[in-house]
Amino acid sequence: MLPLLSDVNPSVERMQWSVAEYDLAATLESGQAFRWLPCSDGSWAGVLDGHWLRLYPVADGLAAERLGSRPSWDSVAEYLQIQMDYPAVLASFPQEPVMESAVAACRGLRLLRQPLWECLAGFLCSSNKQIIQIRAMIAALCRQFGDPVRVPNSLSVKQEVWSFPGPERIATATENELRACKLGYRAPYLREAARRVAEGELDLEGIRSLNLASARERLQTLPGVGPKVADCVLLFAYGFPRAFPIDVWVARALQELYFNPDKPPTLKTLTAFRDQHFGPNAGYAQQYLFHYRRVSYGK
DNA sequence: ATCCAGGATACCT
DNA sequence: AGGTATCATGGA
Repeated sequence: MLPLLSDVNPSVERMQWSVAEYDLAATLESGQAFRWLPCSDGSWAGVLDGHWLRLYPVADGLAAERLGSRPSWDSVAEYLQIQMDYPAVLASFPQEPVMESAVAACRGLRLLRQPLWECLAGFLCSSNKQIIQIRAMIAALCRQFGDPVRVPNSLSVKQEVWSFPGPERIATATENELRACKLGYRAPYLREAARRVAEGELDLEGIRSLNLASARERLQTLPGVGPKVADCVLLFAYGFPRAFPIDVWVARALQELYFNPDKPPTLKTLTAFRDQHFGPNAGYAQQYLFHYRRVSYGK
């Protein structure tokens, strides 16, 4: 039986959402996701659920284009967190000059809700790396182990696109193959983490129902996953609103804005402060501090 | 060349 | 418990 023409050559479908205060560029560039590529027309091209997707900022919100019927528009809206109550999150921040300045500097910055494994693997590779290098590592992993993703025939610049490889695929890669993707000492960590997820030793979906402390504990049983990486996954993929990764930039921001700028506080001090100061949406506040420190007076 | 990067780990006091 | 060397790679 011949396949339907629409399956062989699916057409581009478009959807639009009305949403206020959504800075798509800041959101996709702010170091929470590593796979979005900027296009010359201001849109962003990427892959969701194994399928090509393009995102546009438009006058009163966001628009998206897909090829055929996937990814589902529901999954796109979930990924972008279009329905979340953004003003309520900002209102929950501490009423203080620091957070007011941070929000003023990057209003419209949002948190995504990413697929679990992709987010975990990405941040497992992120340790002691610059964002630009993390992007390169992830791109190499997808090119080596992902499946080819169909893109519209109409694309002027034919770009090759691959899906993000699942844990089953990463687990069967050799350590040297992973090192060839510039993972360095992270290669055996990622391979072992993939194996444990693929074989069901760690149930990523099951972590959704845990409280924050238990979820941290479970993720940190994986090699290469410590407190910072775990909180990135818990915030950017699971959506735990109080997860609050402290990396070098956030530590710098906390020190300069809340502590003695000349004497670095211990990580324990920063952790205690984080847990009592930023309220029910501390993770969101963290993303503002991170971006604020990087764009306004960082290097 | 030297320092550092969305850190984690093993190994020390 | 709390500091420190080390890890692989490449940007600034």
